[in-house]
Amino acid sequence: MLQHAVAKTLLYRIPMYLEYLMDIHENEPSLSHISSKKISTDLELGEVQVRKDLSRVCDKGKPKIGYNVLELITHLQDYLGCNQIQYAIVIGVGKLGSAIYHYDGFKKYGIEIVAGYDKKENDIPNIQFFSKENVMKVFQTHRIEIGIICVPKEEAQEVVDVLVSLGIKAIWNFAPIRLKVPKHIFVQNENLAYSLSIISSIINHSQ
Amino acid sequence: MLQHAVAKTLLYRIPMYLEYLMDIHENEPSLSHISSKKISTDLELGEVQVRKDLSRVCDKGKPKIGYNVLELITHLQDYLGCNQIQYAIVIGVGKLGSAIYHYDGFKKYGIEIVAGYDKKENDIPNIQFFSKENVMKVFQTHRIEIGIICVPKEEAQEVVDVLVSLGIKAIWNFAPIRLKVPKHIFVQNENLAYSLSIISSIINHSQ
DNA sequence: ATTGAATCGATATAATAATATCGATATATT
DNA sequence: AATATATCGATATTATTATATCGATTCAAT
Repeated sequence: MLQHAVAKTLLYRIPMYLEYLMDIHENEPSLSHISSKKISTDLELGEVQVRKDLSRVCDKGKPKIGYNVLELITHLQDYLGCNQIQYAIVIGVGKLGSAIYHYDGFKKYGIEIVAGYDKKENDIPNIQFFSKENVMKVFQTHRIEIGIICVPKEEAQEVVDVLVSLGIKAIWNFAPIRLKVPKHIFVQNENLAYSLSIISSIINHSQ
Repeated sequence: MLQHAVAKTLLYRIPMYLEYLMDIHENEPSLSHISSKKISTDLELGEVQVRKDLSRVCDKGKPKIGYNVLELITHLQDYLGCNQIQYAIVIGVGKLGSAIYHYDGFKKYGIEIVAGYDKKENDIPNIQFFSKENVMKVFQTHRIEIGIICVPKEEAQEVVDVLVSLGIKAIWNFAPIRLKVPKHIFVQNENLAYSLSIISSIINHSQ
């Protein structure tokens, strides 16, 4: 996994701040500045934590005034790299892959899914047959950095090997399996069954 | 949110251990016992952490031998409550909701999705029109504990209010919005755009 | 039986993350 | 101009989580 000096937990809150502030900007445009107190109340975080987090991305808070909403949005976007477009491809366009492929919430974060591949024939437009040759073509026209794996777990490693050989930087893995990749490639596992089972066990343990 | 004395981070590793051990059991049935060393190597965790985690769910490790695979699986399943079936419903059966609704990986964890609702007409079988009256019916025949929210963010709060009024215990929220619920209801937010943006920013920061 | 190796559990230490405290500063009010 | 108040940033403290160390236990080999 790539090393990054950024606190992991902070990284998970950044998109939350950004989404929240964009909402504020849209729905309460009169509010040009915002205090850490208000943010912390609305997002149910500690007030100090909010200030500390924001100080990592932006040092423009003023006493008695708070933070400039638009400035904050810009800094958060810069931090996340929303302005440099990053290209992704989806492998496996079954139900879940198709949902990801068509999801339009990624653009806001500067991420564009430029191609989808599958081994099976299907009726989704613009989906190509998965083969190294076909995937290579899109690598030649776009700087693909993220591969999104939505194939069954039996096929996942094989697909990932192809992407690695083509120079992928990061993998977003929905297959419930631990992928083997070189150390410099970042893998984020997203196992929906895990998430739901955690919810379920929390209900169990609270009874 | 409900309090639960369980370490949060441990809870996130439990399904991982379980999945891993079930794989071992299936593919290497000759391996009746397993050491913390092997588990930690395969799952890329600390050896001590594995022992500590496992000691929370099972105290049957033997020096020189390791843990009995089947015993461990049983304990992990008990811990997660896989054996008591919990019922869930999905609200919003667009692309993502439909993927969740049809996903068959939940059964293994004792979770069964028994109904799906939407406001729009659609061609997915067994999906009902979302209204308090219709949802109430399923609450009368099943002990529904988990509501899975896959509607657009504008409709999410309204849907959740209905579920809360019917006595839901937990919400798995895919809508990119912070839901307002009574304190005793557990909400797990699952924002796919956040996840992808985090991956993207990790790539950014490592360059 | 004795010794050695593997592995466990428990305790101690270190690393990370969250929260509390407090002086400093910018505006509003008198 | 002086004072009060909101709010910030920095530093200190506490809580949580992960890792290292070490004695104890179990089996295998001599």
